[in-house]
Amino acid sequence: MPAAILVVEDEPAIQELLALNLEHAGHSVLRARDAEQAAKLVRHALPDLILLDWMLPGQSGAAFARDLRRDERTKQVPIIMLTARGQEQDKVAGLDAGADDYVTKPFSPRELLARIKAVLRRRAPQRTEEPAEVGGLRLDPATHRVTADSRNLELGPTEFRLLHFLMTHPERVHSRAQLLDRVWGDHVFLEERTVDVHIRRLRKALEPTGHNRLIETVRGSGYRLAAMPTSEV
Amino acid sequence: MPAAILVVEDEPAIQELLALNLEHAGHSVLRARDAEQAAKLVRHALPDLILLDWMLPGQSGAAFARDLRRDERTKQVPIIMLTARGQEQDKVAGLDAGADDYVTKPFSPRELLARIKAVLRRRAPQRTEEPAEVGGLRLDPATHRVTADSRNLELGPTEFRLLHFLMTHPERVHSRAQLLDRVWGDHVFLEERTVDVHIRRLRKALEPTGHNRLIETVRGSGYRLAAMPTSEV
DNA sequence: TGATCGCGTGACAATTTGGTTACGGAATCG
DNA sequence: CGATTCCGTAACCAAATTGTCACGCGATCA
Repeated sequence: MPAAILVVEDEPAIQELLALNLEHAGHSVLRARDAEQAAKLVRHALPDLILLDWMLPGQSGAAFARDLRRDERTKQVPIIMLTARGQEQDKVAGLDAGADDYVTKPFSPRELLARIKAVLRRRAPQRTEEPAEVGGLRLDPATHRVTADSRNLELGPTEFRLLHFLMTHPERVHSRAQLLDRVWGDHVFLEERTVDVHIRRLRKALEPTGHNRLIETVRGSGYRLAAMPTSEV
Repeated sequence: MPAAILVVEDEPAIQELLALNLEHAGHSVLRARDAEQAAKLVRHALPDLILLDWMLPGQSGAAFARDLRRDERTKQVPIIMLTARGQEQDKVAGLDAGADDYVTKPFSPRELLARIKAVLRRRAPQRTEEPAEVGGLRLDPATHRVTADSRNLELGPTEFRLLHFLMTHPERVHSRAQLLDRVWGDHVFLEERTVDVHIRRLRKALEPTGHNRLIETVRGSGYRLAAMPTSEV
């Protein structure tokens, strides 16, 4: 599983070594030389994982880690600390500061990659999301099931995500651009009409349950999931 | 979370130090001076975790770890290795041999306890020895038997554990990565497709009993064991 | 009223994803 | 040790999914 990894390391040679190893394993790498640079990058785009040198010029790695943990948006990003060999207190302090793991320098590429993989996996299932319920519909992320009056619906992955988003933000008009951002991810470049097609597919899937009319079109603006469908006439 | 921890360490002073720390943290401690003693203890009663010195008289810690990983019953018991400071290859070899983590001597009690806690937390919910029953299926960990309507199923070790995990976590979608973690152990590095093949083998084994369709594919997400198979559309 | 615009709809080709089989190697069993 | 089972991976195939388009219809507006 390729991931976006931010490497925060002031020593150019080590940074390069890290980047090479990570890229060779298929990850994409962002680099920063100090906490300040790193903070800027993080603000711009959340990485999947941060490799953080303990000894940094300026703000220390530990302080930076603490900052990250304090910020609501970066709270969840796993951190692996790089410490000098045998700095025992550092390790403890690092774990205290919120690091998920640490690797000692000089590091073995294999171990580094192993730990990265382990941390990423451990993080993955942590989002325990609650089932959503709107109208007669029920969607459970954990079981990945959608039921309408005890009837089971079959949805493709995208339709599932789309419906999930709508159900967690009901009664509100979402533009096509917003939906592309929130459901597909803000890095994709797709035609806005694509949304129409998926809305159509969703409606079609809902149809046999009688819960169509749930997704309403707001002409000129976008779509909305109505908790209580507008009665006709 | 008090746990039963087996400490394998030949140096009496260190063993004592470890035991004191662990007991002070509420764990119960079993002690062994070498691999042979340890093997005997493990056979008698499975510990929740093994603290294993790398340098042991007689059989080395690495060899012992490998043995543990080979044995079906001890395969899942997490191992934390104790290595001398700075023995970098040892660490890698230890992880290869199946260790879940390592701690370098001299160790900080705080770090040790933190790592133990982390490893235990990762492993926690999979410790049931109760027979599981889902659909018409029954799986008994004690007798290592799987029966479907009084028909007996022949499963390989991996398929058995896979089915066991699914049956103890039914209705929930598990990604391939999650399954690798929970069924194989998070120290292994396998292709995700491997899961597919084992799922296939499981389904095949289930087939003659009529209890196929029990394991459902959730496209784009993973697999799920359905308590009540989805009625056809 | 004619021109546009917005959206529903069905079709399509390309891409993903999962199912299935085959195979070599390791481990296990007689 | 031979035979056999078990396992992980690669390769190939079938099916599902996806993003786009073209077409048509009703609404909107000048």
